[in-house]
Amino acid sequence: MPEGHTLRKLANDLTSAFAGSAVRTSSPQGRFAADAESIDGALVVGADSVGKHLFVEMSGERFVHVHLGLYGKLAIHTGVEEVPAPVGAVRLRLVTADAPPGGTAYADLRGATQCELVGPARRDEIVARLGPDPLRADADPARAWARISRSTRATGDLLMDQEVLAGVGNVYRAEVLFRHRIHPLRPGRTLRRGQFQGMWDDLVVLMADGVRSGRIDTVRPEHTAEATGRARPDRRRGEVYVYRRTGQPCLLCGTAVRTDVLVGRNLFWCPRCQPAFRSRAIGSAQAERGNT
DNA sequence: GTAGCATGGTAAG
DNA sequence: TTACCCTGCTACG
Repeated sequence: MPEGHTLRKLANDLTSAFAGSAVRTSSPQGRFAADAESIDGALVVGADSVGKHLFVEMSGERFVHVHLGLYGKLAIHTGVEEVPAPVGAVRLRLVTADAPPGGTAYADLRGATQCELVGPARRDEIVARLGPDPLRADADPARAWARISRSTRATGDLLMDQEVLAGVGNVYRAEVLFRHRIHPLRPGRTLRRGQFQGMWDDLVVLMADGVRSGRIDTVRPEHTAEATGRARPDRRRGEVYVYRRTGQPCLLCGTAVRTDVLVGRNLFWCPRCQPAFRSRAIGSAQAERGNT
């Protein structure tokens, strides 16, 4: 589930498993072969994520820049006695060079949209294109608000624009809009600052939870299946209000959850809890913010 | 068994 | 707008 929380967790786990160790690098699939060879034997300094981008820093100011895309995976294994033969299209494999006290660690990258070796300047360029990331302590939500509050684009579109907000994907988008009762098509400029701030603060908490649990749970304690006695179809997956629940009853009001496509991605919302924004109210929302 | 879709983003057309 | 990365799950037969 590669939204921002997944990448942050991977960065944390990579750092735990590899920081300070020399690694053997290879590209069994071949597409990263030349770059893998050029960093073979290097020391892993650490890993970090910004939005959905992952950077593994190697000694000599070299960074492996990874973007998992829709279905990329990075599997990290620690404390293994023997490293198995690669299965499937492994773009990049990292293996600790000299077995540390905890045993050998290895990581396999598959299906990623992007895996490239970059320098600090290129890394900074990539990061500079991204909006504030709710998972980063240094994030400045005012940067996102400056864009959103001036935009006629739909709030649902803006929330997933990585230049506006980094790390939010389709699940967090649908869920945070529901939790704040905002219709996904509502124009960004009609939001009140407090509404944006409420969503931002919520994302900070929800996504940090996601890093800990490794999944997306957004249902408030009082609305969970456990609290309400509802049956839960799939308890391996996180509990959500509207994401991929088309036609099913809203957990709050029972109205059928709706879906539509916006900029090529699926939207999910409850038409009753997230009523369509009436243009009549635009004037008052702007007046409230002191806009002209 | 297998077709189709999905938590994403880029580049080509 | 479409192809692509080429995984992994689900729905369907």
